[in-house]
Amino acid sequence: MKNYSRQREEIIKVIKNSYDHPTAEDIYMTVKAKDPAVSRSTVYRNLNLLVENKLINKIPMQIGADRFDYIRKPHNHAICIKCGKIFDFEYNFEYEEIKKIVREQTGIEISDKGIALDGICNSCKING
Amino acid sequence: MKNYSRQREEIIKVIKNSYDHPTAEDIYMTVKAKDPAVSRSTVYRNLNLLVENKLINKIPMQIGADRFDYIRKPHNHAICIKCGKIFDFEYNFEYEEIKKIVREQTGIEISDKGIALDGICNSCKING
DNA sequence: TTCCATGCAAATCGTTTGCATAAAC
DNA sequence: GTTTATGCAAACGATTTGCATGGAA
Repeated sequence: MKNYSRQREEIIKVIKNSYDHPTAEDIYMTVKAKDPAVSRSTVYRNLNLLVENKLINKIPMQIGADRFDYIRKPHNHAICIKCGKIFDFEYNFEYEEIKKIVREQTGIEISDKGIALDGICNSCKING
Repeated sequence: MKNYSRQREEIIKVIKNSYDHPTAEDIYMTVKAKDPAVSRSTVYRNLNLLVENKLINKIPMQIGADRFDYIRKPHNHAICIKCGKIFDFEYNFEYEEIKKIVREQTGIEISDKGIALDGICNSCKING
């Protein structure tokens, strides 16, 4: 992120104002509404840049495109594997203990941005 | 999974004998070694079928292709977001409590197959 | 003999890349 | 003026699909 760009500014603003874990395409569409000349590759390139710079998180999905989440305070996600809907939830995991255990057992240094769990949401349970 | 097929049998056997979270392509290659006529689509179709029937888990990845894991006893994963390596680890999460809280807050019924955390592995930390 | 699974190739989806142009510094 | 970011279109990797054929019940 060496040079400023109008497009990146707008992309950041859009994610910052999104609380629904949008896909790259969602973000592209919203940015495009304001700046019709913007290109998909600019959006993708900037999303990667913002992930690298830890301004946003990328949420890998079992279904459909990856989602993005502006980094505010750490929180957890519950993801429906049928429809891909993502819900935030609050729970106090024993972070320091978990980090230590994972480090000792695997050598992985886990990020402290929250934990993602998956399952089936209510409407998918009802509608089959 | 209505009808038996020789190919599916072999695919299941391959995953059952894999402890390294293979991709669909990995599985395809291993099956192909035994049955050179097998096709990629058969592998993909059967992997989806096996996921639906809860014989295997699909592990969504931030990087590269999805991974698959034969369902044995529940265990947790620590995933490196740089290189995609997956490690198993042991930790006693408060499953029943977490399930209840997630259900109450989000309506999602989480699966009890284990929890996946991501971070950076040792060699990626060292090699930049 | 009916239905389901396969193999093949083409299609699709999500994302990345090469290249020429435009904007930032 | 040099570097970095953009827009476009083409390329790419992973996965799905349509269709004709072969195998299971």
